[in-house]
Amino acid sequence: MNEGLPKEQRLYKKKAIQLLFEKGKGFNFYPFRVVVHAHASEDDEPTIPRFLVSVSKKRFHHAVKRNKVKRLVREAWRRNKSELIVKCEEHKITFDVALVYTATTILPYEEIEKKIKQLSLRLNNNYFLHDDEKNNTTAS
RNA sequence: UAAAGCGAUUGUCGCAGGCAGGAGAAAUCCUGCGUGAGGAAAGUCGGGACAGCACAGAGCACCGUACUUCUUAACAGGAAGGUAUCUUCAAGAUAACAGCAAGUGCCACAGAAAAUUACCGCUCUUCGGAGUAAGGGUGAAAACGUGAGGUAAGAGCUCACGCGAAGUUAUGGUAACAUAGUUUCGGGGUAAACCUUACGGGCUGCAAGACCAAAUAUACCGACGCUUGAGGGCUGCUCGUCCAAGUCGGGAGGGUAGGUUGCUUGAGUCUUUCGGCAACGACAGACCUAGAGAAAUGACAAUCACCUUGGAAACAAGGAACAGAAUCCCGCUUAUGCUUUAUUUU
RNA sequence: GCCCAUGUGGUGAAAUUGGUAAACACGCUACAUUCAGGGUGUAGUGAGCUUAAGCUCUUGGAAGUUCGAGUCUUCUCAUGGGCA
Repeated sequence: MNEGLPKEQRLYKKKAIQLLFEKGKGFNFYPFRVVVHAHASEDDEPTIPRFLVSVSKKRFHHAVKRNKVKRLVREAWRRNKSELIVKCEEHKITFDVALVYTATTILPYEEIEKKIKQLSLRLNNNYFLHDDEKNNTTAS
């Protein structure tokens, strides 16, 4: 039930993506650069994490390899995001995440999944542990 | 050389279309069934279909093609044949293969001279000059080759044989052309130089185009014009034709960048028979086989199959190329590992 | 997806109709000047072999046309740009 990745949990609108990269905060977390923009949901926005993968054409010249990486990352995210969904609904937050793949080799699936698990733990700690303060800042 | 294939099954989870059923006012959601990358999907190099440009008209410019016949919707594609060159013991390979003998241009350096030539030389001489192109060296390229006659010396100047070119006749062939005869001739290269000849091409491309929804805001400067006509009508120019009261340029400023359609049934795929040397064509039957949109076609596990190495075997370890549809077809080109089949040569 | 443009020393760039490839500027190296550095001046500077002289290779790459290609033609690689 929690392991699907329907369209509403993906980030695909030009405007939303532009907003994420303008206002979001970025940090490096090998093999990704992560950009996060968490904010209180408005009327038309769903209270769920929304997600985006990007693989640079400069790092992987061939489309086959880019697709491979995106599929692996998407798979790992799909399996490990269930906790974030619960948290978002609790706190009524829209949580936009972009993962930009920065490594120059294709890592095996096990390693990517391990990293994604660590990442989701870190996001949890940063954004939902002290939820009261965070809500105040993001709302402003 | 030609053709075909690119794993299979099961389980768990996931994505995108389609069909059927159900829920709902609708958006949409749920359940079930079945479908989901390639031979090159690539490069975007040819050619179409389709769409828009009021009409799609004429001429020039520009671009393309270039042995013949056939084939195809069309092509710079394909088939069969001709010619030339190259190569092998052999099957074969390659060709931008019309025209410098229509005109113009160019041919560095060297050389007398790079195309109506003359330095040395040779011959004659009235010593002013005249006639020559045998011999010489230069260069990528130097005025048909060999022999004989001829002459003052020489020269296709003449003759014999040979080589090449153009025309023409006969025979064979649909034709390119081949073979034989005959007439005239001997003019270096370059057309991937301008060009000539023949034939062909309107331009722009699905981000084309159509519809729905949402949103607005104009002011300033310069130029031209308001029927004696500026400007525009997607092609560089001219003509023709149509529209026409505002248009064009500049730097500011404001708004939207959502959805539906085009969108996959088509020069379609497979099979039998027939015609044709072949490419290909014709009739009949069967089948439906991706359609995304920040962009699906996946991940993990197990078993089997394939390849390599080790091994007698069981088995063990490792490996699996090039590469990812985006309006759709037909070609070409380039990148590619392995397996299978057929044919040919040794 | 569709349509275009550009590739020359380490860098930015020249090269007239095809005729000795690298003018010019920057940079770099050596020497002189200075106690030292900077600045200035002089000389050199594509790569390989070599003491030098010299030879060979080189215009993104591979072929072709031509006596001869940076220039003309074809294929290919890389980089950059435009579109509603």
